[in-house]
Amino acid sequence: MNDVARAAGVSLKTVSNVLNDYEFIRPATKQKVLDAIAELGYEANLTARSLRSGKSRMLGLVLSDLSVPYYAELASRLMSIATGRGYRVLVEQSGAEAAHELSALQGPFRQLTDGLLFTPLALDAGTIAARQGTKPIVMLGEHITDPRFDLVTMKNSEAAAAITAHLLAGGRRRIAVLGAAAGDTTDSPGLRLNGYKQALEAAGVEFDPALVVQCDWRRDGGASAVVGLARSGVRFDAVFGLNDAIALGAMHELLIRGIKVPDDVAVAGFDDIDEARFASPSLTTVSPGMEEIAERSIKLLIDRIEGAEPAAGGVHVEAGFELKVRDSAP
Amino acid sequence: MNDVARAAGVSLKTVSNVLNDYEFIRPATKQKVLDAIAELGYEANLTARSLRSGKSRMLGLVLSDLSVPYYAELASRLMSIATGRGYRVLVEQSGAEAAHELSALQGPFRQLTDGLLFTPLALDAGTIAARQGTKPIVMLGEHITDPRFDLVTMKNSEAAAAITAHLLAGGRRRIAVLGAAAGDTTDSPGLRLNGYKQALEAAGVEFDPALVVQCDWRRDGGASAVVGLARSGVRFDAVFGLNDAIALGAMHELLIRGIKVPDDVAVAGFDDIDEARFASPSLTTVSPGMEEIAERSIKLLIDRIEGAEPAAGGVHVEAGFELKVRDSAP
DNA sequence: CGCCAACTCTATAACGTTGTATATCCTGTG
DNA sequence: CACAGGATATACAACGTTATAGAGTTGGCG
Repeated sequence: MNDVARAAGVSLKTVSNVLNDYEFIRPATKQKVLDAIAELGYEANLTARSLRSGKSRMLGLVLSDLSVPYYAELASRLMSIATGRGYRVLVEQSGAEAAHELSALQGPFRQLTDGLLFTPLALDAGTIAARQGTKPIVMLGEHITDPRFDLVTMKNSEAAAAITAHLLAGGRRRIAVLGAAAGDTTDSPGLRLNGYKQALEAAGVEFDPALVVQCDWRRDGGASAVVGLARSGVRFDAVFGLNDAIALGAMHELLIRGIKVPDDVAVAGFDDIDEARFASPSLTTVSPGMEEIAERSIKLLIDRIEGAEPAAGGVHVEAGFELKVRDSAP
Repeated sequence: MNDVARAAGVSLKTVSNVLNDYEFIRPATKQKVLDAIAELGYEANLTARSLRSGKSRMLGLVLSDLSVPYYAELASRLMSIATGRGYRVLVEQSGAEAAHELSALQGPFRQLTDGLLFTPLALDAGTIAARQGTKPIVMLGEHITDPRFDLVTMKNSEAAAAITAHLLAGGRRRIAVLGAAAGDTTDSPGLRLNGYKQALEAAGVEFDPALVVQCDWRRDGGASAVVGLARSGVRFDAVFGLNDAIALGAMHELLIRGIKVPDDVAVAGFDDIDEARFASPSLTTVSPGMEEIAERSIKLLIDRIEGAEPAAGGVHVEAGFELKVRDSAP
């Protein structure tokens, strides 16, 4: 910047002013500076700017694992949207472990970013509140529902109820739910299970805890849940995977066992990841409005970062959902 | 740091020295400083360190789109490995567009990182060489083969030949290739197509250009390629998707059309993404040693960053591969 | 006892930017 | 024609760290 100033015959600060669109600069001066910048190929040093301003124009994104398709798709959109707003996204994988989540919340990662998009899975609201620091945080997902925080979530119960109702409307009465424990009432598993129960009740179908199978929210989780169901001899005519990965893994296992989908057993998922459309048969699922979640959460976070207003209590955003009826449960 | 120095009764620089494991520090002094740090909850400011040292301990990763499963899985592993080496990974999506790749190569993104893991898809070697700057770059993928660069690749031809040979061994003679143009000889499509041709030749089967179908490297690309094949009336008894997404999309379309996999048509892919195992039927594919690619490329890049040695010509790493025989082509 | 060399610590000056306070230049008005 | 007051540009300090050079402080050895 010194060189530019010398080349343009102005002071250091004038160059800085040009770069920052300071109001009172004579067009001629501005042009001289811009010419010098172009000629020297000067680019402002972001680190120094960051040190001086205390801002990095980076947003932190904490999620369990980027190789999970839902998170990969979410991260991709968040990054694109942030770019449009002049921010970058720095991703941190927590592996859903409390220690990692805590270090993302407090450690160097936090220092590097102006605000956090946080998908906590292990930490509780109290711990987070105690260590949240001063920079803005927007919570993604359902693990935290404490109204003190800014929250961006999806309509878990409603969407789960809608897809369950769809299965019921198709004549299914024994709908296995994969990915929750029968007693769950919170977090994504609990909320989605609640929606399932509500839909059953609305249809006058009795809830059978034997149809609720806990498993990892991954393809192999869904597969082994089906193995477990088969082994236990429980009868079922539909499977509702609490996310698409579970549903796809379950469907895989069903087909291997010669069970026809959807003729013998209908399969439904949750998330509408890209893969769902191209599964065989294509997967009926519910799209939780990822685009809306991505846009609203970035906007909310950046508004907090740039806004003068002191966090006026938590804002709660709930994205809409859309049922995607496909071949696995027509 | 000033506060720590005051609390410990030493100079600023001594605190810095403790933090940087400077050799000549009396244990007692060191302890005093560490105590003061613990008591005050001090954490070093990374931005200032970065400004002073010229290093950010961040690696840049440029890829087309994080929502592509192969890239998501790669990014996830790269990040984990980098973390173990004390580095972070900052991801930039290029959308495979030259302008974006160029700005990742030259713009602020480059400034923020100590080195680049670059998956160019649009830029050519000359352009990159002309604008590569002074910080290390490791090329991923096959688009660039110029030996001046550090390259980490996979055995595209060999792996494609191996999987083609597997299809041939299964009695298939009319193997459609999806994802390349008949004349391709470079990049991933060309190299994999070459492997296919070599395997055909080795088996004495004639190459039929009508079996080579160009398509996007995505699920819908594979699906529409099958539509095209069916429309053109070309006979085929196997499909080799040049990546798993194509193969899965193609398989989906085949099944929709009542074509049995693998009885009527065998299907094989390339990449061994997680999804391949759980497709129905599970997808025969080739695993290109992603773990090895991730580890070697990080190591190579960090060695370049930290190494005193001036880039001693390009290092070329080729990861091994492994055939994964599953149900879609037993 | 004196002196060299190794050890331990410190004062100062950067890294490149921007905020604050201040200086200088206009322009139009009374 | 002086001068108020906005417009324009500048000097200086500061953000928090580390490199450099050098100042004490030991201890060993002749």
